[in-house]
Amino acid sequence: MTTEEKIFNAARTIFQTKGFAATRMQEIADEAGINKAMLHYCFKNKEQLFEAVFMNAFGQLAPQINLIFNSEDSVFEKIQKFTESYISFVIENPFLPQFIIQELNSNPGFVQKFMQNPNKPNPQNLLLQIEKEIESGIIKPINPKQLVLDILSMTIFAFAAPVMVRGIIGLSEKEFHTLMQERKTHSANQIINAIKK
Amino acid sequence: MTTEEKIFNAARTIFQTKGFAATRMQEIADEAGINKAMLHYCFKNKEQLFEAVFMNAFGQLAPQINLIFNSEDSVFEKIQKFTESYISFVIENPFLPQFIIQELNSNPGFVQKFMQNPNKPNPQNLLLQIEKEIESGIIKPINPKQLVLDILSMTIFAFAAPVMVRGIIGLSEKEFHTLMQERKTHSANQIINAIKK
DNA sequence: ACCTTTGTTAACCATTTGGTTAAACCATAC
DNA sequence: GTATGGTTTAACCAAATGGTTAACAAAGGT
Repeated sequence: MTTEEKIFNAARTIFQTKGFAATRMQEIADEAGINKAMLHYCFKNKEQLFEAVFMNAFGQLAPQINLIFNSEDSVFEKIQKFTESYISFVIENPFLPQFIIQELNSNPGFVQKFMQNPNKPNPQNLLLQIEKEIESGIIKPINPKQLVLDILSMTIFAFAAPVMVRGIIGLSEKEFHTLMQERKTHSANQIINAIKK
Repeated sequence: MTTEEKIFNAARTIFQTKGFAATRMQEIADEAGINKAMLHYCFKNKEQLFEAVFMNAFGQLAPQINLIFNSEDSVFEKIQKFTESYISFVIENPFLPQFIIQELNSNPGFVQKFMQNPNKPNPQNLLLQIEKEIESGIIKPINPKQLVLDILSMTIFAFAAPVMVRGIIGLSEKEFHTLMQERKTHSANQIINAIKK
């Protein structure tokens, strides 16, 4: 592993758990097992190091979302595939959703970069497809944007607010994990049951 | 307005938009229009000032959740009342959910205080009630904890990740607001449609 | 009037923090 | 071997930051 990779991995660990503002460059250096000056030798400054981490995280999540949104499947199949693959992925990368959401909420500068990113999840096709399936009587008449928001909510929320969810429902780490495994199919079933005629 | 109130309001504004780590005491003093020393005259330090703001925010949200969770209504009625009153409330206080979630995620110290708070949302009664209504054939057989998580997800997510939601679906501030108004009834309808026999 | 308590401020302080510098290290090419 | 280039470090620096101090003003009680 190159020094740059060591730094990047250390930065990802710290940034994702603490956020940009609470992260100290010294802490990243310690985690990477190198001198603080090396950080600035490999990455210009804190902002740029953070941006590398953020864009990498974002780049992992976004493409697989679009892949499903823009496939040839029916809406029902898309919902099933999305919940299945998204939840599977974030179980392996549990800090990603809260990291992206938190920094997007608190760092207006990143919003622009997010909006301009060509990989940004784009539900345009899905929205049109939902309208069509409503017209052809497959789906109950609802606001397509609400449905897209339902899909995002049902899959992402538990990973955006894990501490709150575990605290309210009363779950150990293991129980939470089990609930998330079950959630891959549960959330798709719920959404489809709600909209199918 | 007393000086303490001025400080508290200023602190709430800054903390809720920037989070604990990114907030500067000087900024709070400026916003309150007073000297920085006054902060420490009225509140011991940054942590205690933050805790006052956090607990106040939490204390506004939690009781109304429990009120509904523990009423005499049926599960369907509870779902309708919860989405209606929760979304109405957070439309007026849009920073509350992301603030509480973010700090709960990143500040392990607050998790304990959250867990011990007597007002903590407690879905125990609701979970038992869901089981009963499943047995009596009103609700389809599902994991009651999944249903509670569904309710929380459908109502809270959009307010926990507003920037992301607006960015992905492509909504102006006004359109987002309209979607949230509609969501009071939409999310309840979706959940109930999914579980009713 | 005089003293005590409370509220408020400017100036100050110690520490932390992101970032820099100049020297040392070390592999490779000559 | 030693010159050369990138790599790594200890020491350092200026600015920012949370917090303190001592003086001052306002209000209240006697």
